[in-house]
Amino acid sequence: MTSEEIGAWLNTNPVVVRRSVAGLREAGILSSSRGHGGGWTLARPAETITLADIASALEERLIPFNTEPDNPNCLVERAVNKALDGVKDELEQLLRQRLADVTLADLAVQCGAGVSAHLEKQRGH
Amino acid sequence: MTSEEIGAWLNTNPVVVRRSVAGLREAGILSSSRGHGGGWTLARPAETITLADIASALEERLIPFNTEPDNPNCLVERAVNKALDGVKDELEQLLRQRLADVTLADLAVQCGAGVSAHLEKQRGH
DNA sequence: GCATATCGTAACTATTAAAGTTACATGAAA
DNA sequence: TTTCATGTAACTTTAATAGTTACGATATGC
Repeated sequence: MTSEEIGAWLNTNPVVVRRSVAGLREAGILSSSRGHGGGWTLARPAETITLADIASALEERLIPFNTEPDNPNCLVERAVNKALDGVKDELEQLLRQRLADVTLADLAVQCGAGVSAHLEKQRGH
Repeated sequence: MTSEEIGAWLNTNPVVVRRSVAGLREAGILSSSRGHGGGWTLARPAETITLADIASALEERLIPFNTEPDNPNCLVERAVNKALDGVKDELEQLLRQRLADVTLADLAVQCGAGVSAHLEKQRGH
């Protein structure tokens, strides 16, 4: 699909789409090609792409804790961070495991026949 | 402490402080009093106030998932939400357990002698 | 080669949520 | 009755994000 098509699909702008998925290209999840007939495709099979891969590529902060202190001199902040530091790691590890269990192919199955057909068409090409 | 003092402590505005902690008052964690000599105090002993209590009172979204779909017709969104619905619950439960283990008294100990002294003074009063 | 189509990206504007501010009413204490 | 504090509404400022415009680079088809 082109950025234009994706943008129409998501009710947003082609440039916003390109910006948003730039990280996925850099991570080798999507590949893009310019010029006539260009656009976006999966860079590897949907079975090999997990939500964990995508989250890593987009550098989303999965758990809303910042362990790095705003004010290193603040005793309260330091106490809270110390108390929660291990918790953050524990949560991130659990979440990453769960995200790693879901592939794009799984989601495509969930989406039903329509998307499956689209994937088959792409693979054939 | 007064909102003014807390604001100075946090480098912010007294009104912002009042707005921020309004939920803690409504939840019975802090109590405020007006007029001369007024200000904010703990509404109950620091040993009985956990970070989970505070998180609940402030209605912070602890896990950054919204299970409610932006567009209920979107097959992709529905598939992702279905795949992640249980994970959100799992993470929230784990986090809440961990937060429930940390009391303000624990943090005060961490903060060292200075804050401990302050608490003792308040309790005596 | 040239027209067309597409991404990449810089630069700008628009939108929105949060923080900050001002003002004033309410209430409590000296 | 004066002073000091919260409670809250209304407004302004700030910062992050989204959206837009413009244009260069590049690939395809004629």
